[in-house]
Amino acid sequence: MDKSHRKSKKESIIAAGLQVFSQKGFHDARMEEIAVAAGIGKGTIYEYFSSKSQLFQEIMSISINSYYESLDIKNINELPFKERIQILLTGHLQYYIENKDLSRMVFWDVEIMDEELKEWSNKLRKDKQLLMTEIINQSIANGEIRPLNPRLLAYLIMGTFTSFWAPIAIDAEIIDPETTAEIITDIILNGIQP
Amino acid sequence: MDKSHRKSKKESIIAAGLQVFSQKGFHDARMEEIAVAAGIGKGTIYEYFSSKSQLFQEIMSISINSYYESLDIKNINELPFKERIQILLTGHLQYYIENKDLSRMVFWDVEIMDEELKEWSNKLRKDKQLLMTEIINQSIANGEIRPLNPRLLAYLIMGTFTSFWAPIAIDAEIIDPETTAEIITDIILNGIQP
Amino acid sequence: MDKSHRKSKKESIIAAGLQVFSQKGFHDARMEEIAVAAGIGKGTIYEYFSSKSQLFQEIMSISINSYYESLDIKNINELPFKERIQILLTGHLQYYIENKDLSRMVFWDVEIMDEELKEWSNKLRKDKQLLMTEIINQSIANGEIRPLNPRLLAYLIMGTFTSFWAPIAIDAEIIDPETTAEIITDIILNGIQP
Amino acid sequence: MDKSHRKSKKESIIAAGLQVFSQKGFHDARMEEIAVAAGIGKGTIYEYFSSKSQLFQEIMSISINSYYESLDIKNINELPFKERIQILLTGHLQYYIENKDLSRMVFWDVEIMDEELKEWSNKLRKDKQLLMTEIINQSIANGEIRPLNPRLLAYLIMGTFTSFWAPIAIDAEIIDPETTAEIITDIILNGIQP
DNA sequence: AATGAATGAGGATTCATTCAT
DNA sequence: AATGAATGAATCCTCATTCAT
Repeated sequence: MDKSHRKSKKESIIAAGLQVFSQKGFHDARMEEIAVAAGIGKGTIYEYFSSKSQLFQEIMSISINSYYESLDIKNINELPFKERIQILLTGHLQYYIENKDLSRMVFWDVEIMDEELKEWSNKLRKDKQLLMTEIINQSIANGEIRPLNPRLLAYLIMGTFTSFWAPIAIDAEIIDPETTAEIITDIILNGIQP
Repeated sequence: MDKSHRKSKKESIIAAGLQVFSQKGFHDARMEEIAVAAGIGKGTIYEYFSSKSQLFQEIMSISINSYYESLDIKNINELPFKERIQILLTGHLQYYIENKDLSRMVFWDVEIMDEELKEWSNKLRKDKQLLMTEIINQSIANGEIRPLNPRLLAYLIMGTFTSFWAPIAIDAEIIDPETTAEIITDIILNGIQP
Repeated sequence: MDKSHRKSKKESIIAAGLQVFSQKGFHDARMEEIAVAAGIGKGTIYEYFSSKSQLFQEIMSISINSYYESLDIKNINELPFKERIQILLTGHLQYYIENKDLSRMVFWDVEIMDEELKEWSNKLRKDKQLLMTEIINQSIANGEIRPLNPRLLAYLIMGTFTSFWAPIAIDAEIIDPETTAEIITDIILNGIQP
Repeated sequence: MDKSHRKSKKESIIAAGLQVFSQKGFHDARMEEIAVAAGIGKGTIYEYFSSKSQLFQEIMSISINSYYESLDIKNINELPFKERIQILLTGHLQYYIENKDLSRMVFWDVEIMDEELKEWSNKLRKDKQLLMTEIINQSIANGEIRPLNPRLLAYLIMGTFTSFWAPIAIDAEIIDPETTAEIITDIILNGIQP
């Protein structure tokens, strides 16, 4: 029997956990429910994960990595600032659309249990922040954008990114990532003055 | 027994709940702990609130109202767009600074229990969104700002507002609300092109 | 309502625990069963004891103390050796008869959980051993008994004490403590030679 | 596959069980741990033993038999009483010294699971008791020892035997079986009067 | 009105045992 | 015969809620 054709048991637990955790949140998710969703017995989860906490942590880790991978920012550095923002935002919106439930956990679940996971999550946020700040600094140096507080601009850009989650994931608003990214980038670049 | 006594008891429960909920989150907060923090017996909470959920909901409601009141947006409508944004953002940042723990609950806790509360919270968000959209529409009509998708601009502005929470509440960054709001408003108005 | 007339709740839990633990042993005893035996709810036990382990430990402690108190060895020091042994053995046998289930826990349950409790139980055993050794040393000094290894004599005497548990508690042998103690003491004093 | 291979596998399970059971006691011993100690798979134990209980029982049976065999009481009947007691006690002490962990199980673990095993263990105890009583009766008949309650003397002797377990197995006291047996026998024979 | 002792539903986790390979 | 992945019954413990005082 070809195992590769069937989801490995660990993978199906992760998939089930992803679904249940992102729908119910960490506390209201029941291990039993995850097991049922994975089509396995309760005890089997503990063959692959030592605890509910650890399962959640691993799922978070995978999810966040999947987000970064989805951005696919290989040679983004060579592009002009405008393109960069546009590409990043497009990817971000795409990710929201494709991972409605998941993205809640990834971008909004602050009430995480483990101190360790909390720190890790904060570090990730700061890293993202730093990356954006760097991009901005480069572009200021390039003369692409006018001199301004890079940290504050980074907040503006990343806050804008984040703000799309609720309309997409909760209100099920239909958004075209490409067009939306274009418009937002235009506003950021040119402002809103007539 | 006069009413002021009774009122103060309910208020002290709310104050205690505010403190405990915002520090530990809904799930990790214990009714006992809230009672102790309020200096009353466990059972007494149930004289004033029918359940943990309802207590949380009421506290959320109060907190969000306190936020709106803190913005003090009475005659904001008569001001030019720039001032409006600046005032709103200043107030918002001020609120973060003065209510670090609380603001997490108010702006970030999505993992709320009751379906009812969830809907209410979503409605609030949409109202805010709508309010901002309206302001934008007015200002476009006024000619204060150029014609652009008001919904997307609203996302940009409100996302920017929200993005300051983590640095202030988690990273304890020191931010001057006034100056910060000025810079951000300038970017929104004029863009970042050289 | 006069509380003193009713067993305090804690006492009834201890009594119930005593019964269940001594019948089933620590591992096979169920908290629920103890609660039922105490005529209370499961959760109530945890109002008085932090865990199953701690409940067991406290019961052991009480039981062993009750044994020592039952011996009532106040002014035993002034009696001749023969009387002392006889009185101690009589008391010991009496205790077995009156506390069949309990005595198993007190004298035989080696498979105890907590390292702490184990150490405490071992210390008690050694103390008993020491006490007996001292009595023997005194009596040798008195010339009441001939010079011999006091440690080994202590083992003999205390082993003899212990050996009555199984016949009394398990086989339900009927034994008259007074007469039995007399006979045993006679053997110890005079030996078995014709 | 020859039988010697199979036999060695069963033996290695027994050896592993012996080790784990005597170190941790029945309840805290894990089948997995026994399997690992035996160098085999968990499931394999069930090829040779129907359950944890049955494995324990078989190990107990073997252990107790090994104890009796270790006493090597072939033609002990022809010896005088003094020698018999001395030889039995020497062997007993020797067994304690050589089987510190095991002897706990064999002589002290009352908290056994199966009713069946409990009965078997009790029967063994009574048999030992009876054997000793018989020896005593013979010796009284012989005129080797004076007439006295044989049952009580048996308790004294066997209790003395048992009392050495704790000092040897727990306190790691160093004891010379031969000398110790001699002294104890002397006390039993001649008493402790000056 | 206020209390806190009592409750028991609910849930994470363990581990002996099974069974497909 | 040997295995170990899978299972789910069993159990401790928590904590929101109740209610007698």
